[in-house]
Amino acid sequence: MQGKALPGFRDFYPEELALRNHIFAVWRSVARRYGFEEYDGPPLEPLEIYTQKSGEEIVEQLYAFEDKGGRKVALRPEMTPTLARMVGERAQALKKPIRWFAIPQLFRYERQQRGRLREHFQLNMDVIGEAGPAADAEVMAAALDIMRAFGLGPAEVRLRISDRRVVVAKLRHSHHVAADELVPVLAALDKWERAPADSERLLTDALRADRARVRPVLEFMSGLRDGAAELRESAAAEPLNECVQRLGAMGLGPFVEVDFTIVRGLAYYTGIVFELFDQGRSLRAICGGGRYDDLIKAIAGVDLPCVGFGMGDVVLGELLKDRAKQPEAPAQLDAFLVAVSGEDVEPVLKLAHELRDQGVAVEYGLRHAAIRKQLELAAARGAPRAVIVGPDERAASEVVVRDLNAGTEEKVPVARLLNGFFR
RNA sequence: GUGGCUGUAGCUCAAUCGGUUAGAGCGCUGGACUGUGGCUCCAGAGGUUGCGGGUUCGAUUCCCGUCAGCCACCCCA
Repeated sequence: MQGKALPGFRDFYPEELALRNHIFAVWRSVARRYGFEEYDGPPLEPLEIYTQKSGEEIVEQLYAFEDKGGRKVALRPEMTPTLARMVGERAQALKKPIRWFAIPQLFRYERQQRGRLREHFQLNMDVIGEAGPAADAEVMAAALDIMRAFGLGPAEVRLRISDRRVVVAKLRHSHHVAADELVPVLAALDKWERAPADSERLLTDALRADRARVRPVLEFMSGLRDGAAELRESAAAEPLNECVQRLGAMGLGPFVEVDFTIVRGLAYYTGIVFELFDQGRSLRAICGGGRYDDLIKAIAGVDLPCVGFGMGDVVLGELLKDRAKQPEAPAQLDAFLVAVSGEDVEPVLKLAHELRDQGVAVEYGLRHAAIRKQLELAAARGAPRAVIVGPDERAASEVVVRDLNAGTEEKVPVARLLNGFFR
C-alpha cells in the first residue's frame, strides 16, 4: 500500500466519478437553459490577486508557494478574481449583461471536515453589468432550478435571502452604529444564532461596552427572524422585495425565505446575499452568493456591478446521497458477446469489432470460459443483453440474443444484428 | 492553527478481566456446474489491529506520542 490521497483530496472511483459527472451535467444543463456561457481560467494564479483584497493572512488558507521562476503563486481558492480579470480585460467589448458560468476545481489549505475538503469543484454563475434586482433574482432562480433538476423541492431545500443594506440602514439610523463599528456588529449578527454568548461579547466590544447601545441592538438581533415584515417596509428593502416578487412570479416562492440574519463575507458583498440550505440544516450551505458591485473595480479598475453564487460539489453530493437522489447508473454496455466454444472466439471478435465500428458498446470475455462464467460477467457488467455465438448459430448465420433482465431469448440473424438491431 | 471524540480485512462489525494461531457476514477469486447468469454448497485470497514507543511473562485491550477521520472553534473568499 502506498497510503491514501493527501488529506482533503479525493480519489474518484467510477461510482463516485459517475455522481460527479451527473452533478456537472445538471449544472451545465441548467446554466445553458438560462443562457449562460461557460468559461475557465488557470488553476494556478499569481498570489497577489488573492492577497490584494483580503490581506496577507489569507495566505495561511491557500496552497501558495514560489514557482521555479521565483514567482509567488497560489492554487485558486475562488474563481471571482480570475473572472474579474477576464471581464475587466474585455469590459468594453462584451455585451452587457454578461452571463457566464464556470466549474473550476478550487483549493484551500484548511483542516477538513464533512462537506469541506481541501479541494472541490464549484459551479460559479455570475451576471455582470446589471445592477438591478432582476439579475439577483435570475441567478437565484438558476440555483433553485438546479435543485429542482436534482429532484429536490421546497421540502428538501430552502433559499434564505437577506440584504445587508436593509440591516445596515436600520443599525445606523435607529441604533446609531458608526461606520467603523459596522463590521464587528455584523460579525456579531452572523454569530447570533449559532453562538449567542460569543455574539453578545463581540457586540459589547464593538459598541465599546456602552450598555445603553448594546441592549437595543441585542433586542433588534433577537427579533430579526420574526421582525422581518417590519424591516421589509423600509425604503432600503425595495430591491429585496422586488427580487422576492420576481422569484414568486417564476413559481419559486415556496423555496424562498427572507432572513436578515444572513450575513456572509463582510469584505465582499455589497447588497443582496443568499444561501441555499437543506431543510433541517444538517449540512453546510449548499450554495452561497450575492451582489458584489465593487469587486471588479477593485481588481480590474472597471466599474461593473455583479451578482453571482458558488455551489460546491461536496455538500451537494452529500445531500444527494442522503436523500437517495443519485441517478441510476445507465447501462455502460449495449451487449456482452458470449463464445460458446473455442471455435467461436474469432467469430465473436469479428462481430464485436463490426458492432463497435457502428458505435455499439460491447464487451466479451478476455479469457474463454464456460458459458455460465461469461453470462455471470455479462450480468455483473450490467449489460442489458448477451449475444451468444455457438456452432449451431453460426451454421444458420444467426445468434441467440438473451435478455439478461427478463431471461428471455430470441434468435436473430447476424445481418439484422448488424443492421439496426441496437438502434 | 486550537480543543474534544474515534481508529480491527475492500465494507459492516466481533474478539470475556490484559491470555493460544485476531474471527464472522457481505464483497472478491476458484470449484461443484463441459450450450445459459442471479439461488445453493465447498474452498481460497485478503490484517504490521493506523503508525511509533512504553508498562507487562503476555497488549486489539492499559499509558504516552504521532498520523488520519469526525465534531466544535477560526474561516467561508
